[in-house]
Amino acid sequence: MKGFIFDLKSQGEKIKIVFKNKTQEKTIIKKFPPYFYLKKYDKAIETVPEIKEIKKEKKENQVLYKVIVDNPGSVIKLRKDLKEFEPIEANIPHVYRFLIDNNLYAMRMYEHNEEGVFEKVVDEKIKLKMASFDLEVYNKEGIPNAEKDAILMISYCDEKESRVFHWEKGKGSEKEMILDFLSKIKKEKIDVLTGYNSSGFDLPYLKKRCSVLGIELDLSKDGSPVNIKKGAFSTKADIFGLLHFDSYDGVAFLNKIGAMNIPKKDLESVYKEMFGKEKLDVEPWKIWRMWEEGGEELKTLIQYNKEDAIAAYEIAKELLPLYIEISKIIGLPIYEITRMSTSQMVEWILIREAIQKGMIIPNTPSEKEVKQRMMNGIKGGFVKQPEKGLHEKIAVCDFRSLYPTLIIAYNIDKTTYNKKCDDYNVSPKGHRFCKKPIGLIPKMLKELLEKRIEIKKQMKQFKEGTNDYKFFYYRQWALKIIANSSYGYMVYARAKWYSREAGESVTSWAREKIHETIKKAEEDGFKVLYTDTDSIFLKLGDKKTKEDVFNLVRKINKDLPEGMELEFEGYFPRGIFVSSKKGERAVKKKYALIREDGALEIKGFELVRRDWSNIAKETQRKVIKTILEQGSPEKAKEVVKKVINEIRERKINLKEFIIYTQIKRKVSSYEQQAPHVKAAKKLIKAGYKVKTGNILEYVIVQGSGSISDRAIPIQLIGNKKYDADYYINNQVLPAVMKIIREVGITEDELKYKGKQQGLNKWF
DNA sequence: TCCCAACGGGG
DNA sequence: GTGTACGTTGGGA
Repeated sequence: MKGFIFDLKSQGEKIKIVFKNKTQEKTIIKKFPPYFYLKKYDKAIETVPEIKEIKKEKKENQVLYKVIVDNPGSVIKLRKDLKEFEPIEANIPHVYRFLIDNNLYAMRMYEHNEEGVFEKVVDEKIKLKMASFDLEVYNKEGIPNAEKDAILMISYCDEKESRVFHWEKGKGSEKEMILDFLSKIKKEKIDVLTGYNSSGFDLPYLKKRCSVLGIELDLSKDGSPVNIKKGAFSTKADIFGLLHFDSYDGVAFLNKIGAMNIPKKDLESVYKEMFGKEKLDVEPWKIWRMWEEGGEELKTLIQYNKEDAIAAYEIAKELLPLYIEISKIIGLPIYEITRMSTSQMVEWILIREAIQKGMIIPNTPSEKEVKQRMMNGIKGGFVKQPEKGLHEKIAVCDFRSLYPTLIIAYNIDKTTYNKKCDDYNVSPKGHRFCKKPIGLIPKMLKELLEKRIEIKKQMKQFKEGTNDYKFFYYRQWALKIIANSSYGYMVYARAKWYSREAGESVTSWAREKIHETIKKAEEDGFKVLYTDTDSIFLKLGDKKTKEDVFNLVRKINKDLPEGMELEFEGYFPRGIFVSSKKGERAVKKKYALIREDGALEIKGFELVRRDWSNIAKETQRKVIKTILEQGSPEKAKEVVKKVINEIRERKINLKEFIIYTQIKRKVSSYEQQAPHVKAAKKLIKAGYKVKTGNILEYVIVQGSGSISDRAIPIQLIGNKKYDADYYINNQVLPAVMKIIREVGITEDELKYKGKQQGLNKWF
């Protein structure tokens, strides 16, 4: 049968594999006894009951003792019990070890022949059937409690249909609804189940409700339960043989690697950002009431539930192909990939590479070592203070994959650092790296980048937007993501092949290159506005043209080592830069640019937190847009003045002044009397219940006392008036001053109505 | 400047 | 899992 390894798990001495293709699926069991190594040996070890066999083996000219045991759990036990014999390679999960030792890659195509051997075959597109779901639950008391709060509705969406399972008081029941939903999932034979934050909420909640109601939540391929793992920062849910892919994880991942820039990652914002479409939004604290009220309210809730599943499905559809490609590169199942940082991805590639070379896999550092590494920071890229203010005619150039190309060009790696050799490079930091043999990370990078060039060539044979094009697009993207993570890996505190020397050499060479670039640009008569690590912003003025920039780029590229390249990134008619020096080193990246087609690129200004009022966020956005589109600080001034005036004259809806803050613990246990804490106390005094997790909505009102004293919950607002001065001075002005200070406008100019005359022109 | 608390997604 | 943990920001001291 031809297919791919979709999922696998460890069972004692065996590995259970789900092997499938478009139409068929089978479970394969392989014997693979767990093992690890000891550096030292003593006869007494032979009597340890968990040990089945001990074999001598040579690795890197060292004699090692391979200890084969009865099950994976014994490895954990023995690596502690036998600590004095120096265990190594004793923390590689059993299924990973199975794949790596057998040179098998999950998600790649194999022919599983009659002898039970996996033979490589030509790679093919993998198609998986996916469905999404979303729950709405009863939440009268704030954060819903799965022990008692029922699921009210479950939406389902796949390629062909979307629908909502629901019940009402006196019509159907929660139990029937869940059973209907589960039988739908079974019937459709889906491979991938998705949702939005379904790891953190929907799946754990569904599991709990099933156990409360006495329903078996049977979604896996082998009867094993949905496995919920609660972590300190996130909860993960997995199902054997059915891939659970949380589209929120995907979005968070893309944000982290900089492939997306969505500061607020709730479903509505993400959906709008990705597809440009609005979806219905319902404020969560209204859900229980809408359900109880029935009628039109209930209909709205059902529609919301339905749209959530559709949105989650569409997002997952965009991201899953990327994960499939990453999975093929790393060779581990998608499920594992979705939970990994890019550093961990790099590490698994290196482990494969090292094992093939017969190297010993270094142990992961101790927590003490990790802390030490973290405290000992590495100097990063060079940032030239921006010339603050508004500028016109800006050209931006950047080095293509600067860090990866440096790592290859100078063979920067832990394994090439300070070794004996005749031919080497010395970094500006003074560290020596041998030119040969090629290091682990440089080798990985070379292969990834070469592969990417080849894939991009193939991609260009197809029309953009076609399925063939997309297939290659995702593949080259996956290669790029991993290549770009190589520097991060070197300086990742938990890395097995961590190297401070390698890391600081990469950044020192990078600083050298950007300094050389600045020098050449200035020699050519360009004004350098700003540089950051690998990019340079040039002001063209009246004398320079785009053509001059192209010439400069060509000139610089002639002198760069092989593989390195400066590229023209874009032309921007206008931009605002803010210099915010933090200490001597770090400069926060804050700028806003407008492209020729009117698209805005904003970095570092975003006010996305819910503890800023709408009026502040909205005004800031308007100001940036006005300055960039019209190029006039005066126009921006008008915008702010108008808003301030409207606040003073109370022309703006109270809603715009609400500040949202979540109560994260018991109200009585707060030490600091922050505004939201005081507001919560007022609510309690008035007879309301305030539970952990509730989001408080409050407004700062006129009166005496501290800001906290004047934080009034929206429920108790009555006819109290918002404090115009507070919103002007502590919300709107701080938000907009970040920007317009740089174009020469002072706070006073905005704040006061000014002297008697001449003002009316603003209003 | 340092340190701590809050925040994130979901209802 | 061959387990136990993030990264950033704002405000107050």
